[in-house]
Amino acid sequence: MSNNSTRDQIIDAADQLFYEHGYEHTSFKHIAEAVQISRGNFYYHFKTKDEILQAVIERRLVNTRQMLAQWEAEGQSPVERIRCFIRILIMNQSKILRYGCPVGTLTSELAKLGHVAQSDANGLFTLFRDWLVEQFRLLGGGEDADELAMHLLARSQGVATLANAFNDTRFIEQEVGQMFAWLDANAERLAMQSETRKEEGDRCLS
Amino acid sequence: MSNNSTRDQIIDAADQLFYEHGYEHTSFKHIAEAVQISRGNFYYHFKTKDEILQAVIERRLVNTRQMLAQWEAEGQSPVERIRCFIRILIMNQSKILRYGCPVGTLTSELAKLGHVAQSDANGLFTLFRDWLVEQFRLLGGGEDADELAMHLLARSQGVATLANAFNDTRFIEQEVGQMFAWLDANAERLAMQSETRKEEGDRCLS
DNA sequence: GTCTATACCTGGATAGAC
DNA sequence: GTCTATCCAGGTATAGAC
Repeated sequence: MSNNSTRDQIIDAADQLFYEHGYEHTSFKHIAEAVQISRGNFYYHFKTKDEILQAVIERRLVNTRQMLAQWEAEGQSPVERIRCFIRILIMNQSKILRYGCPVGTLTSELAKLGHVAQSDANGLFTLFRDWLVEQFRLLGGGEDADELAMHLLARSQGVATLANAFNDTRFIEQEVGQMFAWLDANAERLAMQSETRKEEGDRCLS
Repeated sequence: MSNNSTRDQIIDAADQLFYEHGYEHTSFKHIAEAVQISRGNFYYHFKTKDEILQAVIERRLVNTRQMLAQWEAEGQSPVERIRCFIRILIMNQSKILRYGCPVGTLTSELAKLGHVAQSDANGLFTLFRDWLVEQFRLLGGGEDADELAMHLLARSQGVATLANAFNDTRFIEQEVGQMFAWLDANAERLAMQSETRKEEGDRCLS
């Protein structure tokens, strides 16, 4: 998918710089320096800055889908898979402390700019949301699956924002622990509920 | 405190525009148009754009302190006061849907810009944090007070970020309901704990 | 205090040589 | 495909008249 072509190097550099310094604050000059090409060369690969953003978002969508598929393959149970999601906060903690969540900060910047790519960036959230909904459904979440997914998504966003503001590693660990506990409690609750429903079903049949 | 002087009008307009469109994206031209003054006139009141940001943050700090004092006066119990905090999400929901949380989005923008005013902006978070810690202490939170305060702060941040991304009012209401329930459960738990501690204390004395 | 004019720079974008 | 040179818009900031 992504090779070493100049185009890909541009997307790579832009991806990182957009994350670290924001989309608007990142200029062609910055990207050009990172890739070690001239500013003019740029326009051979992309006609506008917006096109670069578009490419960055698409790359992130691809990478995210891949990561979710990976978790799908690795995690034996839905609970284990959701734990993979929660663990991102630990895995990426040094970056999060410095720059916040790449998804949350991009969507909120684009929202303020009134940028056309806003809805595409939101697609990143939707990817996580839908995946989590599926996992909670497998746990027996039924109607509540979406509520649980959004709740967890929101918690992780909040943790990233505050960890960034206070530059606090311990806070991340603390909250991750609580999210694990919350997940276990809900998994148990849902298992019992679906057990009860099954019994009720059996009673109806008899 | 804030009268109708040009200086105050500039801070007012900048405050709003920084919130709605971001600090960097807001130009002198935008502010000048909002206040209906010429661009040159600006520099009589502020030497640089950074100085305006500084003034905006200071104004927000003052307003926030005032709001917290107000809640302190209104809310009969700590639980009732913390509920006031949670209710901001409802009170300001239309703005939050469009622009996110004014504190969270500013601090994360300044973090990415590496702006000198970042720590001042973080002071806004600290204000809420310290106030919440105090309320949880009054509930008998003791050592856990800060953890509870940070947890609640993070939850409200996460809700604001996702509500903004998905433009979802119902989600805010849903989560606010859950936060109220969480608060009640914790208040009860803490009350029972301090009751137990008191009994233990009585036993020791006897 | 407020205005106009303007300097100066940076950023996005184009043209054309190589 | 990559470079240099250049254009133009817009941004911050200053000078000086009123």
